[in-house]
Amino acid sequence: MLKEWVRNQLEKDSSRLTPQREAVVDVLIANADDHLSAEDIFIHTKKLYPEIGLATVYRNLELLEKLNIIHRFDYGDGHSRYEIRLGDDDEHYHHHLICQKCGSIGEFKSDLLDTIEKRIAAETGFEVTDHCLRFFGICAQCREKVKS
Amino acid sequence: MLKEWVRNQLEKDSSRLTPQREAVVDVLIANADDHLSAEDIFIHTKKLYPEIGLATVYRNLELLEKLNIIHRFDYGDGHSRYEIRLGDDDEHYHHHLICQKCGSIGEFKSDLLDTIEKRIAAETGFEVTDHCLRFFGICAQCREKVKS
DNA sequence: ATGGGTGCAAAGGTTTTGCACTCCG
DNA sequence: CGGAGTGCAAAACCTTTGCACCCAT
Repeated sequence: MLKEWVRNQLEKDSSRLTPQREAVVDVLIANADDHLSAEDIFIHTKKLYPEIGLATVYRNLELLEKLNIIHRFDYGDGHSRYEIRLGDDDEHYHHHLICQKCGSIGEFKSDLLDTIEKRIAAETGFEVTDHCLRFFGICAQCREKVKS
Repeated sequence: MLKEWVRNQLEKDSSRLTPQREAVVDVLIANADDHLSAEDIFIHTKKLYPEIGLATVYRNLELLEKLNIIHRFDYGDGHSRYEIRLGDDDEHYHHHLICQKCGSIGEFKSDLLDTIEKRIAAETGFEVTDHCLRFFGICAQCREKVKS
């Protein structure tokens, strides 16, 4: 189970799964598809653990990121967003579709980048360990609205 | 010539190529391959025009971005970076190789993404207008150093 | 005189840090 | 006890805004 895995990862680092930490993890699991910001996570977590402070949320997100439990990314809109890592390998192949009209974030899976990464290594000597691919455009819903 | 094109773009927007603005553009042209941050640009521009203020640099970068003269991107390291647009279409196909050891930013050209973008449109209805692809890893120089 | 442009200082928003305190092993 | 974890407030950080002033047309 996902939470057991999280607990194990924490224990390996001699960190505990405190109530606050658990609340943050619960929020991340419950919103696994939603790309929450730190503020969003703070607000949600407050429902489960009202006394929690924003700094604690940030410190826990930092720790969870360090332990590779969550993934953090930036859209250049001023704040980071966080997503729990589910399948590991899967992670590497899932990209984001960011709608410039409504701001929604969809996903798309593809392993086509493997080809590029091999070419980069062969042609430039740069060893790729990770990537970040985001597509910008108009989502299906917004395109529908424009038509009507 | 590049600067004439810039001047034209500005005039179309009824904006002037002021000395400050020109200094910023000169810096961007001289460092076309360097992915400078706003602060970097400010420091460089000060050499050409010592009285310039940081706010002016930001305002000009904002304007230049609006007019599609420069491209702005975020590496999630806390600050934006800027790059002058040279070949337009070329732009779409050039990606960044970010070294996690030394922080250097290389480039790699590839149009392989066209295939993915067509599949996205076909499979999800999301219309892609732009993308951002960054690779993280270890650059050739740093790999060389580790060996020795 | 009118609108664009500027410098400075102040404000803005997100994230980090310092510090005293608590809790569990 | 000792290290990990916490809440609060203050600080840090990059970026934007307000405002008075300047310059060219």
